[in-house]
Order: sequence, then structure tokens, then C-alpha cells
Amino acid sequence: MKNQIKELRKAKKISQQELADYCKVTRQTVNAIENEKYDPSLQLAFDLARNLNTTVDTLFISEK
Amino acid sequence: MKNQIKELRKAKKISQQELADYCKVTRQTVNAIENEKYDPSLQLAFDLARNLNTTVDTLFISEK
DNA sequence: CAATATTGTCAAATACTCTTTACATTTTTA
DNA sequence: TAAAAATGTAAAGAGTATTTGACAATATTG
Repeated sequence: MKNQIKELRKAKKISQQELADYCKVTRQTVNAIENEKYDPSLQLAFDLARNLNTTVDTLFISEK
Repeated sequence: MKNQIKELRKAKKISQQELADYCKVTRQTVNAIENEKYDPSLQLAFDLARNLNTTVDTLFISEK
């Protein structure tokens, strides 16, 4: 599963910490997901999409 | 998190078992998600959406 | 009605998500 | 260049997702 979090976050000019705060998770969680250590839960995927003004289907790319 | 899995599955006239097979999970997993016992992983959300000919953003409704 | 398919549910075990704490490295800014 | 901010990473533990096996209840079909 790939994602465009880093690109959209930078386009919005916010830090991992700020995005993490908006989504109510830790900075390390955002960092791990950006660097594809693991996939977020479905709820967190929705929270990330919302805070980056996009949709889950465009933020994440299921490689199948 | 709400979802429209049951409605779309019935519209397609397939059983929980068939949908589970397509997504490579157990019947119990599909049943639990339909009945909102817990949310699927992000990957399974994409698999469910794809097999029901829809998108994650329309199949699931994040209540926030 | 009887047989079969489908669905609901439960408990125990395993795998994965996420947090916390901590420290190192890189980037930005004064 | 020095200080501050941002990022990368790792280990341990809590909480959640999924599997397996099993049994009961409901719906469908012959």
C-alpha cells in the first residue's frame, strides 16, 4: 500500500507533528505511515485524508 | 464507522462466504465487519470496495 | 416438511496497529 | 555557525483485527 501523505502534507506546509495533532495520534505514527512501515487503521486513514483535504481513495494506492 | 457492505453485497446477490473468498478472509471477518463489530484493515477495506464495485470513500462512512 | 445454505455468535490464539519513551540525524532559522 | 525545529528510528507494551473451530438460529429451496 502506497500513499501520498508526505507530498500533500508538504504542499500544505505543515509538520508531521501538526498533522499528528490534527489526527490525534503521535508524530511517530504519522512518520511510520509516511515511510510505509505499516498501514494506518481505516479510521486514521479517513482522518489523514480529511486533514489533507482529500479522499482515502486518492491518498492511498492499493497495489493489487 | 458505518458501512454499506450488506446492502451492496445483497444487491450483487452474493453471500458473505463468497465475498470473503474474493477478499481472501474468513466468513466471520466479513460478518463481523458488516455488523460493525470492528473496522477492517485499510487493505481489506480496499479489497471489499473493489469486489463490490465501489470506492472506500463511498463504502465506508467516517462519523466525525 | 425436510434438507441445505446462510447468517450470527463465541472463545482462544495470532498478527498487526499504535503509543510511549528515548536518542540520533537532518533541516531550518536566527 | 549555533540553536531550534523537524525528521528518522527502535524497543516494549497496550489495544485491535483476523483466524480457527464450533454450534445455534434463520432463511431458502426441493
